[in-house]
Amino acid sequence: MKLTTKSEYAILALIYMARNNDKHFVKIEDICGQYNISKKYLEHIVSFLRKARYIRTKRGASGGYRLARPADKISVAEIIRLMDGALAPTLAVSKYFFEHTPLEAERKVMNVFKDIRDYISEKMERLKISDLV
Amino acid sequence: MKLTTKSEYAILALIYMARNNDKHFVKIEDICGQYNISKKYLEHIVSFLRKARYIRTKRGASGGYRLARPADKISVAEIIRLMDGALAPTLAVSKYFFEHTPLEAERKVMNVFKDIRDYISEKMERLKISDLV
DNA sequence: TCCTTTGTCTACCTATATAGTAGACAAACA
DNA sequence: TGTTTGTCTACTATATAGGTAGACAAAGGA
Repeated sequence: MKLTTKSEYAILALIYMARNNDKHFVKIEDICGQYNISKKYLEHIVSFLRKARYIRTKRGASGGYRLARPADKISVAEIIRLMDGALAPTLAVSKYFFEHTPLEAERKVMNVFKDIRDYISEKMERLKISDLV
Repeated sequence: MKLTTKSEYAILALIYMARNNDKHFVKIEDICGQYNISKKYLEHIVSFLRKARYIRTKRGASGGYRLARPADKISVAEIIRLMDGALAPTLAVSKYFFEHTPLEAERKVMNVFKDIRDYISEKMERLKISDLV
């Protein structure tokens, strides 16, 4: 039931950028220094965020990363779905990543899992990066 | 955020046994036939359940599997923890499988994740196999 | 006692995901 | 033109997911 480091690190990087968004482009060294994350690995993760247009980048001296949109317009749900996929406990109850599984034969478990899916996704949908700085 | 087939199949097997517990030992063929699961793989999963004393087995003709305790004494939380580990979205907020992660540096995310952990684990703790037949 | 029917155990396997690392390259900018 | 940043492609090690194969053990019936 747990997230991978991809989601965790992406969320941390976005929080860090949100916190410094007025100032300047933040360097990747600053982010990985702050949280003690491998630099080369974080580059990888941050490139997903750039390709999905959550952040803007600039090269060269005084370059770095910053948010491409206001922090209150980026939900944690989107970031997790981008990095890790489904928020639901099984694909059989996932809205974005639906797939058939044998669990569908048991209605009552399905209902419990749907309830959990709803709780998590509503919560994560409402939760914006701006709520976390 | 999703469970593996180990948890899914274990829960299905237990539901099936609970439903037939008065009658007889159920054969593994019956279970995997019911849900369309690989027999050899299900054997594997079911052996975890036996070693953890959730089910009793009998060999030979008229052998099979049955619950080792009442279905209302087996929670879904235990089964998921046995098969897949933590119910929490990150080990940093897990009670049973705690580990340090960089996320601990951000208090607000931690609180949201703790809330989700509580919701899931209370729900799964209260949910018994007997509720699912 | 032997045969059939079940479960048990050990080992093996393949594909994918996870969590990185290495290094050449591109663009700012001073 | 050199330094400082990010970009891209490739590579790697280890674990996990999801199985399969086959010899073996025990229960029970003929």
